[in-house]
Amino acid sequence: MHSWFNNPACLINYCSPEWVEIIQQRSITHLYPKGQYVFMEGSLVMGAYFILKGKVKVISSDQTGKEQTVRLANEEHMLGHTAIGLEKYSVGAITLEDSIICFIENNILYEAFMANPKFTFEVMLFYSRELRKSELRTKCLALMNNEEKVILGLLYIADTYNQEKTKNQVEIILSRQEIAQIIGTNADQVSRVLSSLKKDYLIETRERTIVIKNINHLRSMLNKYPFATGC
Amino acid sequence: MHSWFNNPACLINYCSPEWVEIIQQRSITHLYPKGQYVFMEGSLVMGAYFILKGKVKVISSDQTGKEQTVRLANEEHMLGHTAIGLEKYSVGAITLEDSIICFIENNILYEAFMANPKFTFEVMLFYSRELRKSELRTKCLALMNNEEKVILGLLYIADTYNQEKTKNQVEIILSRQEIAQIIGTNADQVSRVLSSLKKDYLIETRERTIVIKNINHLRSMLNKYPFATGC
DNA sequence: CGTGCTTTTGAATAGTATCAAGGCCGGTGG
DNA sequence: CCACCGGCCTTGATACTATTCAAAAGCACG
Repeated sequence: MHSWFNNPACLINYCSPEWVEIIQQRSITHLYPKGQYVFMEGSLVMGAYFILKGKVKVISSDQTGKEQTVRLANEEHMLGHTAIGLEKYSVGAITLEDSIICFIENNILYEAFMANPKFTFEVMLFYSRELRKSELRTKCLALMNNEEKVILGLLYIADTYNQEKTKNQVEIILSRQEIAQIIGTNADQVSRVLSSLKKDYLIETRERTIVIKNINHLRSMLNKYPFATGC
Repeated sequence: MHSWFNNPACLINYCSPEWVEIIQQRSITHLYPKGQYVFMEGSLVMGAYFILKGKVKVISSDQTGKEQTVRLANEEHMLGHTAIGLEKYSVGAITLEDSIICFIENNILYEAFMANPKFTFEVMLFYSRELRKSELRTKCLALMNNEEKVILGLLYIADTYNQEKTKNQVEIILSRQEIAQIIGTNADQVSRVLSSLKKDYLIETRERTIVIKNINHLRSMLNKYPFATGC
């Protein structure tokens, strides 16, 4: 198996070696600086994006401009894919740090799908995982109170963006408002809950960086919701 | 293209005629009476289900037994698919009316995927649509107040289960509690909102059947959320 | 004609969102 | 070097919304 731009987790690696070659030649890879749009809500769908390196948030805004983050994406993800078969993107994507992202046009992607059943199958599995996560998230947000939501959000961020999954201590660099948009509340509420967690010595805040001291203890605070694992 | 058990919308029809034949021979089709489990949360994953006829709700319950409906499924849907690659179902499925459902074992399904790229592709598109809908739902439920959520729920039910999409009047047979579980609140709140809508002559209730008199007017009440269409 | 379930509605309670003021920090320019 | 500015964070007070509980009415069923 080829390793696409040194990212073995990239789904494109499920294509045959010849097709990996074809896609490498016929795709466009860009460096997107932190905070930049990869694609915007409402713009025309031309293809799909594969994250080779970096972190991205998938957002959706209402008329008043209020943003809701519907998903966090890392190196194992593809983007813009929920729009396949649609004319316009129903969501937008913004980088959370400098990211290298590969763009593939729809017709090339379609040819690759038809020629590589395993690739298509793995993309389908990726979808199914994301759908399950999304459904569980919907359920969690419906049942939880604010404190529980914030904890869920911290765990979600840590799970998506923490390299060393076994560590009990994790740093989070998102702002209060970005966290609020993930869990569907506002920055004030997040701040309150974080203050409360600080009093219990479960987290520390150092210059806007949130340090989770004991991630396992946070997890145990949600064990009323056994399904929350993997949201 | 073959028509699988007189359901042209069934995704299996994207397989080659030979494979439709193979699947028909090697799958199991059952009639599930109303209110019966198709599969239960936590049970072992053996394969996937295709709805040939009927309506199903996909649910997920917490420790206290409180149920949350994560998705409504009709004749165009497959079920149990979000569990592909997992050991146990993260959700359960219950019929909302008498339904004919076809079960296909994992290994046969996998063979079919490898042999029929178009089938795999269409299943992938199905996933992508459901994921987009799920993400939009998450966003809606995060931003809306109770009245708006109830309206969204009514429209969601109407869109999923109403045959004649062009009609302005739709009947809904679900109970208050079932509606509440779809939008993440309780039966009391649904009842309040329905009473309020009745006062405005937007709906009628006849023996527990909710009759939407003017679905377009209900839609317009959510046009603060343009993305709500297709939740 | 009861019995049990769902629906409806009011009142009390709990929880959440909003607003506003002040603090902290980094960056900019005098 | 210091004063100022703007952004983000924190926290209290307040208003609002949603949840819960309870009671009564309506309907379905045997």
